[in-house]
Amino acid sequence: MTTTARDRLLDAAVEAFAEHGFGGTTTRDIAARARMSPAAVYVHHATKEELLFAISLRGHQEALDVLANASSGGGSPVEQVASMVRAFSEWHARNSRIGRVVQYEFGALSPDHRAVIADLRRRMEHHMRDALVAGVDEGVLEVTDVRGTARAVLSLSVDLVRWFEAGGAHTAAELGRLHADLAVRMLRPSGA
Amino acid sequence: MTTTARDRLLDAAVEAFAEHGFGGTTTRDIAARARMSPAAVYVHHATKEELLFAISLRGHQEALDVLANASSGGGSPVEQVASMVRAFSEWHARNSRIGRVVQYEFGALSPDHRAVIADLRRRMEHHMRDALVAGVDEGVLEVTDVRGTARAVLSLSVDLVRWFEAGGAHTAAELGRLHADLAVRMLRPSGA
DNA sequence: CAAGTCACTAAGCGCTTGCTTAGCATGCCA
DNA sequence: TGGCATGCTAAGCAAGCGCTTAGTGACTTG
Repeated sequence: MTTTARDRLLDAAVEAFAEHGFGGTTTRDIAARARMSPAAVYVHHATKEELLFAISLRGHQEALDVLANASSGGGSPVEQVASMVRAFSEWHARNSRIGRVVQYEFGALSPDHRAVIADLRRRMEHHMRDALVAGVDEGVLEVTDVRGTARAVLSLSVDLVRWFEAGGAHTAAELGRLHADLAVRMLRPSGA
Repeated sequence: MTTTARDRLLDAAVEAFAEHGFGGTTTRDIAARARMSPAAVYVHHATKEELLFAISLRGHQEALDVLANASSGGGSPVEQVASMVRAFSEWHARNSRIGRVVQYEFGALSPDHRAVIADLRRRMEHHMRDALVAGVDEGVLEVTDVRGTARAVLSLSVDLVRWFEAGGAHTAAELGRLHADLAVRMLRPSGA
């Protein structure tokens, strides 16, 4: 299998970038974690930045898929938002190292790569905004600032990559349920 | 004034760390931003990591003060939580570069320094938890998972350092009000 | 079975890194 | 006036950096 070595390299880079940041990670560290020589990195990726881009692209696509799948699951806008937040938080908890690279190393990408990723991020935000607007139109959600509120709801999920540890006080599933519940309470009409 | 040069150095380091991360920042870059020679950095700070610690310590202390002042302002637990979130988000927006260094470069600190900062972080979380518990005791807040919910509420403020830009769609004050409102709605008893 | 492809390594090139050293101008106190 | 602390710089050292080069063994193909 050729993919095995390549994947081992990607996994090693995720761990290294999550631990030391892109700038603080050496290609030698990545190679050592993947049990390879420093030159092996360049067999599969032209530069260190391209390695980051490969990780960031896959991470963003996965996260976007999670959001898209959850929003297309049917049900009322309230249920839709709840399942989006639950799935998004669960994904970020289960993939907290990838999530950290995805969320914090955006600025280390080249301008071209940054543009690609920025587009995926915009689509994530729009997914959430669309759900909020649908809820407002049906009268089941109360949101005055759609843009700011969509960001705030997504923040619940995103911020957990900063501190989440497997084996800690919460499981990924627990955080998904908690955040989904909090999000719904945030958005429900106050008079109901 | 002797402090001027030292402060210029600290400001330069905040900008550099926020832009490139601790590992991706060179001491030469910091010196150039402060309009000094590379060696001048070491007149005021023994190592690059001590510079980071000075920034991180001051940032955490300021953020903790903001939270402590807001929570001691009197009023019901609901008002207390609202003013804590408003002040915390406003501070993170107004000081988003410092906030980014404070929140994302924790792992770059030495173990000793990390312990000092970890204590300040614990105290921030406890401030929020105490307010939640007080509200639950009085029956004006409904919180089942105090620890997870306190973190979630603080996440609203913390996560904005990732994307906030002065001159963008929201002012710092607007975000403070928005987040305070969302937090209160998150915590209010559902049957009320 | 020769020729070529593939995944990989040992060695190292040129440059940058964090940090040090030696020295210089300024201001202050005896 | 002399001695010494302070705040800074020019130059540079050893180590480490991203990445390249030349080559090796295992496998695939005509």
